[in-house]
This record gives sequence, C-alpha cells and structure tokens, in this order.
Amino acid sequence: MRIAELSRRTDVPVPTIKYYLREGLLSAGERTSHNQAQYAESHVRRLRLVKALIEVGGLSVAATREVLEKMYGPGMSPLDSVGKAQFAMTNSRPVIEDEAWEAASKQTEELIEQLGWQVRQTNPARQTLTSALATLSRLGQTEQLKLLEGYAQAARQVAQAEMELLVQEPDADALIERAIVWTALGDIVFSALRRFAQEDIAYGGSAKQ
Amino acid sequence: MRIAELSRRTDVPVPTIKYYLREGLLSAGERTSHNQAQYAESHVRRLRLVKALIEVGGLSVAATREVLEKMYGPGMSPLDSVGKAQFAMTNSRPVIEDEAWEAASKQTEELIEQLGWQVRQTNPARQTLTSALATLSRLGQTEQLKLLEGYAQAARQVAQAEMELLVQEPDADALIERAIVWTALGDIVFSALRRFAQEDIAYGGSAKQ
DNA sequence: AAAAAATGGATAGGAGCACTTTCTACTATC
DNA sequence: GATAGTAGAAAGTGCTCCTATCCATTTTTT
Repeated sequence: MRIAELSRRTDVPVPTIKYYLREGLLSAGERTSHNQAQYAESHVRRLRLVKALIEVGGLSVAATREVLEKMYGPGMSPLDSVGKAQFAMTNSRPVIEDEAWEAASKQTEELIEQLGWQVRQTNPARQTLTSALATLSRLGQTEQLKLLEGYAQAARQVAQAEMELLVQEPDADALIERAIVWTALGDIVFSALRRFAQEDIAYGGSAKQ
Repeated sequence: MRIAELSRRTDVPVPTIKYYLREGLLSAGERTSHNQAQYAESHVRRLRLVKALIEVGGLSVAATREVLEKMYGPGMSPLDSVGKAQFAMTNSRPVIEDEAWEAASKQTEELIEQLGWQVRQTNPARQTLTSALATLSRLGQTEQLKLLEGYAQAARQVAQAEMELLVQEPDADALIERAIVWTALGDIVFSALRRFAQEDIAYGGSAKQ
C-alpha cells in the first residue's frame, strides 16, 4: 500500500507519518521508484503501536524511539523484553541529592530488602520511587510510608498475572510488542481502576471485597 | 519573609515564583509597600506542593492550577476531596468514538457492574480506561482483558488502605493536601513498585508471596 | 547620608517539542 | 495533457515553561 492508505488505516496524517519516518520510529517503505514506496502490514502494526505509545501511553516521540530501538535491538531472553521496555519507558530526571533524597534512597533500599525482591541497582524505577518518597518527606507526608508494603503486595499480584500471560505468547515479536504495550498501558489501566475504587469507597463502599 | 527567602526555602528560583504568581498557582503576599510583599509559612507550604505536583507528579502548570482551584474552592465533605483531586488530575483528551471505542466503553461499563462498584458517570477515569481498552483492542491485545479483574482487586486493596489513612487526618486543609499529594504520587509509587515486582519475577521470582 | 542590594511589575526572549506547511521535483493515472 | 499523488527537505507554527532584562522604588549596609 502507499502512504495514503497507511494513513487511512492507522488514522495518522500523512505528514505525521513522514515525520515519524524521519525520526526513525518507522522503517522506510520499499521503494518502487525514485519517489514512491510501498508499505506493508508490518508498517500498519508498527504505526499503530507508535500511535498508542504516544497518544495513550503519553510517551514523547524521543522516548518512543528509544523504546523501539532497545526492544527490537539485539534480543536476549523473552523476559528481558519486559526489563528493556521498563528501562526505556521510565523517564529519569536529573536528581538533586539533598538530605531528603538520601533518606528516601535508604527507604527504597530497605523496602526492597524487606520484601526480599531482586531489583537491579540500575533499574530506573529505583530513582522514581526515591524521588517520590523524597517529595513526600519534603511535604511532611510521612504517614504514607505505612502504605508502601500494601502497595508492594498489590503490585506483585498484578505483576505476577501479567508475567504469566506474557510468557504464554510463543511468537517472539508478538511477545516484545505485548511487553511494550502492557508496560505502557498497564500503568494507565491500574491508575483508572484505583480511581474507581477510591470513588466507590468514598461514596458507596458497599461493593464486595 | 520576602521573596528571596521564599525562594531559598523552597528551592524555586525567584523568576519562577513570579511566574507562578502570575499564573495563579500561588496567592500574592501581603503588601507592605508599593513594591514589597511579605510571604508567610503558608506560601512555603503551597509552593512546595506546587513544585511537587509539577516536578514529580508531572502535572502541567495549567493542570496544577485547576487542581488547586477545585480543591480549595467551595468545600464539601472530606471524602469529596479525593474525588475532586482525581477529577482535576485526570487529563482527558478529546475522544474519537469509533467502533473500537464503543466496544471498549461497553467493556468498562460491564467491568464496573460486575465489580458492583459505584462510579459516577462523570468520573473522567471512565474515559481513561475506555481509551486504554480501545487501544489494546486496536493493537490486537485482547488477551489482556483477563487481567482486568485482578487489577481491580489490587486497586481496591490499595485504595482501601489509602482512604483509611486519609480520614484519620483531622485538619481539613491538611486532608485536602494529603488527598492531592497522594492522588498524584500514588500512581508514581505504584508504578515503580510494579516495575520492581516485574523484575523480581522475571529474573529471580524467589521472593515471598 | 551615600552606596549597594533587593523587590515588584512588566515585557521580551528563548529553548524544546510535536507537528504542519510549504516548496520543489518528479511519477502515475484518468 | 491535466490532475493527483509522492518523496524529501526546510521552514514555520503553536504551545509550554520558564529565564532575562529593564525600571522605579525601597531596604539595607557602610
């Protein structure tokens, strides 16, 4: 198919497709002449993935490129896919290491140890959690620390179910895509459900446990 | 205190404070002369809150203003605070209602009914979830629907603990602030813990359940 | 009292991002 | 042969979030 059809089938404007091509989010089509190219089903799939990551997942164009590069780069074990997806998707801002940050970093370490989890030092989520804890401390919201363990248990339940579903996928490429999609959208889905639950508890609370 | 001290104590540059004042994120100080103003402890608190929402919570300046306006506007019950915080913090993009969206909307309804939760039609998280489900469907990731109920249960656990902690706060203003902070940072904390759990399961998996 | 520093208010500027538009040069189709 | 489509490059647009500068007026320091 040509670019116009690719555009129609993915609901992405032609100029935007060209922009994504330039930015390396999409591989070039097969050239049929000096200024014509054919696009395949794989382009449709990829473009829909890109669109999902950007529009629903809230990733920037640059972050999306990074994710795709890492994921479809030299591949290792299937389970690595999840790790790679995460690493690429966790945006780490430069950290200012003051006292609050130091204390929060310690809290993060202690939590991981207490849970007995294996989390690499390089996992960017460590920084994310530390930043959040440091912020809570700076705002005087120290009570919330009690919640952490409950959060962690809920997170593990969720992750367990996800991973089980993930490894059921036999096709390597499909697995990679699933890891990307679910890493990006899982946060959003859970966040929405948490808001549902908060509202139910606040106003009704009558639901089954 | 004057603006320089406010800046020092919150680690926000003076020009940025002025910007936030213009944007209505911070109330003006008490004028002591034509071009001098005094700031109080309440300004320090507020500015730290604003900084947290923008830098760690990832909210835009406009969204932050909306949150603050709604939260400190005409107040109702304490539990309403959480609802308001959510409503203001859930960014809803305009929705394109195609077939995938229609089907996803139905799935959202069904899930809520199945859980027996009370979720208002106006809750913006409904749109968020529907968008996410529609995207998953467009990407052919229909398997993931199985996970929804497990997600919902985990979300309810988390929300239950949060709400219990929230209502323990006797001071009204502190409760509002806690609702804001925890709505914004809870997502981030949970997301980080989910990544921890995923890594643990993928590589180790030996941790206690 | 004189000099230096700080403040408030206003406006201008700048960087980054995600496109969008415009341009030229061809090619394909009716 | 007119019309429409395409590629590629470059410039432009609109938005957000600050940052810098200017100025008249204090305030503080010496």
